[in-house]
Amino acid sequence: MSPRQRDTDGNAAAREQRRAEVLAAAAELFASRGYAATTVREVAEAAGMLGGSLYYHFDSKESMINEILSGFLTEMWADYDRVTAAGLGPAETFTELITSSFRTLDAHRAAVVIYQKESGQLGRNPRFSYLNDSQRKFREMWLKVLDTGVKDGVFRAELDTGLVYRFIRDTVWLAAGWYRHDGPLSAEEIARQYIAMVLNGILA
Amino acid sequence: MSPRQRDTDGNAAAREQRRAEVLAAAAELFASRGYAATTVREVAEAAGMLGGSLYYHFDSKESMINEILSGFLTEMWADYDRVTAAGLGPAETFTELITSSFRTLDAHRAAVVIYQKESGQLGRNPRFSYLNDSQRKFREMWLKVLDTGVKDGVFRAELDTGLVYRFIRDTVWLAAGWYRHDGPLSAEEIARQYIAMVLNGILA
Amino acid sequence: MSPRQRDTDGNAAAREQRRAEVLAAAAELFASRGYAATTVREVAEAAGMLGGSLYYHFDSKESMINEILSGFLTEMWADYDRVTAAGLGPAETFTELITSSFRTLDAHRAAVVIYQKESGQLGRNPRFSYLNDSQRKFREMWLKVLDTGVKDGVFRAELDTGLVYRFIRDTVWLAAGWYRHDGPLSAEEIARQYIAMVLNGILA
Amino acid sequence: MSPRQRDTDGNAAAREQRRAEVLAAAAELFASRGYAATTVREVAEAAGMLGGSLYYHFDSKESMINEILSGFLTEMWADYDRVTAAGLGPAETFTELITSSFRTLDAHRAAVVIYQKESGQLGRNPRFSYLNDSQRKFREMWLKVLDTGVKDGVFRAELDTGLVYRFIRDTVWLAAGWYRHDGPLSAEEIARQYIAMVLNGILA
DNA sequence: TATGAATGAGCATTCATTCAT
DNA sequence: AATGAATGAATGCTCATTCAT
Repeated sequence: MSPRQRDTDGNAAAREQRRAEVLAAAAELFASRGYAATTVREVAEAAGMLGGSLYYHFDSKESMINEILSGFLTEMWADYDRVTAAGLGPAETFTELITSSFRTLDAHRAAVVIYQKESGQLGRNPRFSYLNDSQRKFREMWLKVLDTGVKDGVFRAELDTGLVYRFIRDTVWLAAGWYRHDGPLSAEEIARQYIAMVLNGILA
Repeated sequence: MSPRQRDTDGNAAAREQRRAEVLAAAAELFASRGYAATTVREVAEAAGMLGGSLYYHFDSKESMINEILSGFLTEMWADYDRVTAAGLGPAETFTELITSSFRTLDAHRAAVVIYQKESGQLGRNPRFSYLNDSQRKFREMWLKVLDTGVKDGVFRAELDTGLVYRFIRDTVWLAAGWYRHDGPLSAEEIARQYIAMVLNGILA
Repeated sequence: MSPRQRDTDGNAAAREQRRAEVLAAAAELFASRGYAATTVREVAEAAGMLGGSLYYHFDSKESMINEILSGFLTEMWADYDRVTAAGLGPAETFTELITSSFRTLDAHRAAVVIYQKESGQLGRNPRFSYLNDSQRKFREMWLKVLDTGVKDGVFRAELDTGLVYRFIRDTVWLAAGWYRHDGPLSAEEIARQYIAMVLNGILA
Repeated sequence: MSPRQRDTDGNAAAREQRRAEVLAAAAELFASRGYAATTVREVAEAAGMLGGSLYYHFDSKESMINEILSGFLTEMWADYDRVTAAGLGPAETFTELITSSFRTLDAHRAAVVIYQKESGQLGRNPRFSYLNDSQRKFREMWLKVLDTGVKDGVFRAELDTGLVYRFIRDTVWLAAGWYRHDGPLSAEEIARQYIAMVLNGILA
């Protein structure tokens, strides 16, 4: 590796890190104030620069939230896919998917909040159609687990699986609103309680 | 009643109705696009008038959302208070409160969505401090039900009631996101399924 | 005079009086808040009607101030013309013109305030060119008095009559800002003090 | 001084100058059209920019007039205070205060016009309470001079000093309406004539 | 005569974005 | 990399004016 090359790498790495810092600041603000209510100047200030400077790193405000959300979804699905590929039974899969969700929440709290708050609005924008795709895939994943569970007699027969799916979809991320990585309850503990509550409610 | 009087009443009623129409249009838009992202011109157009005309009926955009939310909360609490005053046991109170919530949701779908989406942001504004008061009262109401249930041995002893409260708080309104008055599932049916799922999860 | 005719007259008189009431209310508001800062609704409310009703009596807000100012100027000039036609000497004419001014101020306080505050702005509007004409005539009137006085040796020879004219023009109406018809100082008394002060200052 | 430092200074100075240019343009327009009747777009255009750009330099239209007026009053009072602290007799103090006023007028013509036109309206706004304070201080200053002069027998005994004060208050700035720095009459010359006229009128 | 709902142009202000430095 | 002055479209809101009743 030539010095020239090493230098370029150093710059590229520094640049990448600055981007990450800005993105983290943006995610925190988008999560707490909402995307529309957050100004790019606020993001810039939180990242220690001026408004105009942001545009050296990012094309637009939209690019920032796009990067935040797509990064989060990529990791989330990597984890979900690992679970569903494991060939477990319905109850175990249920448990593992919920646990995976809380693991993701722990690693991407701000992104989860943004995802929850802004998905509906952003999904109408073609650029963010992957949000709708993700929703669809999420629905298929859960319906498969739930329907299999009902068919196998593991879950209660009279269950409206469409309703249960919606219930899970709407509740699984809700802890993001108040969860703190260094709070009194660990993500695992919350997952355990969630599972105890909901799984008991649907088991045959 | 003199004709003069009847005339006055007719005008007052017509005016009140126009206000209600505008408010309904505003609620629908605030719910689907978010308060900040909805322009007063959009509200006006939905109500069949021009932007400036809105201000004949309302002081400000803020006044509109204020009227929407305070009206909704007033009705919601009238219903909740009726339930808690009935002196039922924990499980029955649980059931009735959930049922009441879905009844409210049925009558005020848009307001519920707005309440959920915008409470956090609006609550920082002194004018909307009643939103925080409502949250507090909601918390006390549920903790009382849950703690009593645990003490009486009706609910599982190992329940973290603070966590369950948060879960209920965040969950009870979520159906607002997809519920339709004229949809396949009635509010009562959804409430029933919801109760079956969660109540089973927490019963001893 | 037929009853029909009398009736019409009665209506016409009532109508004229309502106009006068509105105009008085408008003058008071224009004087205290400024023409631009006064809304037609405020004028209407002060006259005991609603905004739209004003337009039964007047074409526009501009028409109101026009009527206020032209009425005032007509009376003012009738009085001034009487003085200058009397053939008095410079000092007596000076005294009488000042006295006339304060008499006018007493009768048209609000109009005087408006005239002072708004002339400059309104004068640019062709509709109000008579304001500029009045200014010009006022200037000629005073320069004639002052120049004659200097020529006759009644006023100090080194007087810059252009400057004195401007001084009088700018000061003669100033009491309008604080004068009250029922205040401790009568218009005559104020005129006397004004004359004592300024006439002493310019007499030879 | 390092290049870095010099550069910073240069930017700060350039920025300060741009602000001053905008402020001068605003003052000229506020003076000639009135504060309320002047739009920020007009100010911006006069300063060679677009409406929105003004807000890079100033918080609001109100901030602009605030800066104009408070700057003017600060300088005015520095000059007045110097005069009153000199311990001169009533007639000399009178002369010096009038001269100071015309000096101020020469330096701040537009601000003086604005002060005169808008003080009454703005004074009701708490942010501009200093305008009322200034009025009060001005009154006390002049009454002290006049009352002392009457007591010492320098001014005429029958003088209504309250009336004379009002006259001076309303009069001293009136030349602002027509004074031009490059006009035929210098500020000193106008002050001299003004003093000759009014001082002669009040001397014993 | 008067009402009151509605109009629509105009206003101060905000903010994502650009660009010369 | 970052600055900071400027842009310009869009926003909430005001207000003189209109008009059917």
